[in-house]
Amino acid sequence: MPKVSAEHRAARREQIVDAMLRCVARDGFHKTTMAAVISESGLSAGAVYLYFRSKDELIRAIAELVVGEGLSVVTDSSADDVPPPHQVLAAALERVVALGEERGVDVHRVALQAWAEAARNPEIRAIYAREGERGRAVWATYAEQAIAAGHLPADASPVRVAHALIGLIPGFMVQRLVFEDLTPAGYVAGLAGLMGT
Amino acid sequence: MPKVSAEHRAARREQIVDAMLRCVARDGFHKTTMAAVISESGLSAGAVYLYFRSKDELIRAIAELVVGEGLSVVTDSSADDVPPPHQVLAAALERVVALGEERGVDVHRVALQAWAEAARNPEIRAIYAREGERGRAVWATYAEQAIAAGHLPADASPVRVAHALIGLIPGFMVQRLVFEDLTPAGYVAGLAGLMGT
DNA sequence: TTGTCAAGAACGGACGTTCGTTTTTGTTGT
DNA sequence: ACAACAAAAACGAACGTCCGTTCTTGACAA
Repeated sequence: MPKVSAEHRAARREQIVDAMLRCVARDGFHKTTMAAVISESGLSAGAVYLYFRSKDELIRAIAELVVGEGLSVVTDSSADDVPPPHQVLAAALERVVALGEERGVDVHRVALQAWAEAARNPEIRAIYAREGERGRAVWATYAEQAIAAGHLPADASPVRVAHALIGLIPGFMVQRLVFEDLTPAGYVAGLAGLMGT
Repeated sequence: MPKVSAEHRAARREQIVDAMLRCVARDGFHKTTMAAVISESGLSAGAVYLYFRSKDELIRAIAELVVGEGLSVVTDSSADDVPPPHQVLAAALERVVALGEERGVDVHRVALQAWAEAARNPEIRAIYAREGERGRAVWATYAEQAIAAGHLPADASPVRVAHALIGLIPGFMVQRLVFEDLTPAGYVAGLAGLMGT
């Protein structure tokens, strides 16, 4: 017999996840202490451990959240008509920036931490392998449509084009770290330049 | 008056750095313990601390090594004549792979850790800001030459093209984590497809 | 009361670093 | 050439701190 409503539980979880997101954006996964998450969330140690069994479980939650939002960025982009690749990429990058602003955290910093974690944690890497496969499929489908629409040469390989387009996304986020003046618009203009306008 | 030769000292430092590289590729910076570096290097704790004042100093050393090699990848690529962008990128990526094989570590994994560290450590980020500026200059210079050579449209912005090309490099490394079948050749074929062969 | 939630002090273990000691190496005096 | 010495290098056990987790206690709703 639950004392609190399911919504209350969900709100608490989100409260903790949000706190963790802020901490990770600032300090990375392994320099984030549970004490920091606890104080940032405004809860107590006991309460946090009531909703997440361990720090590792929290890390998993963040990693899944990031990959989930990262993919929604993609699926929304290749919806109705078939815009040229640089426009689709622009939409995806704008979405990333917007997601960060509405949550109040630098998503690209969290994403960087999540990729690094995927590199050393097989469990996280498995999540990314699964979702990465989905992402590749989505982008390859778009590439096929773009070829059919005449945006790309007929002999281009959809999967390979997909890899190149996908690659431009982390490429943007990594550079964003260092080149603060880099905007989605400027970046995709570079792609447009490569493609001959 | 030094008791051992300068070469001996350099060899010892490299011994420690190599051990740290292996540890970081496996565990990341903050899950790598000094005990692991110590045992992997075959030295003692005291000896390691004779060559590096702290773990942070070792992290700095790795970060600088990675960014240094990352940049040599670039500078060598845009040397004599002016090959098309996908060829230059291919050379850069092959170089990354080769560097990893000759050192016996997955450089792309270390690079991922280094970027994540740059995201949370201002000192490391400053290194990457400095070297990133150099990289941007090098690639922009190449882009100018590529425009002059007719590989790219005359109205393309060299700096923006540079950002897109640079971005493809981390994009490759991140995807390499998850798509093990991804090769430099296949990846740049995607770029070639985007550019219309 | 009874069962759930929250609080936060306390615990146990791990990790970075230090430091006293031993070993190696180069130098000096004969 | 050889031995004695000093200084640097290497060793590794010990220390103190920090951090993830647990557990006891109290509050509150049913």
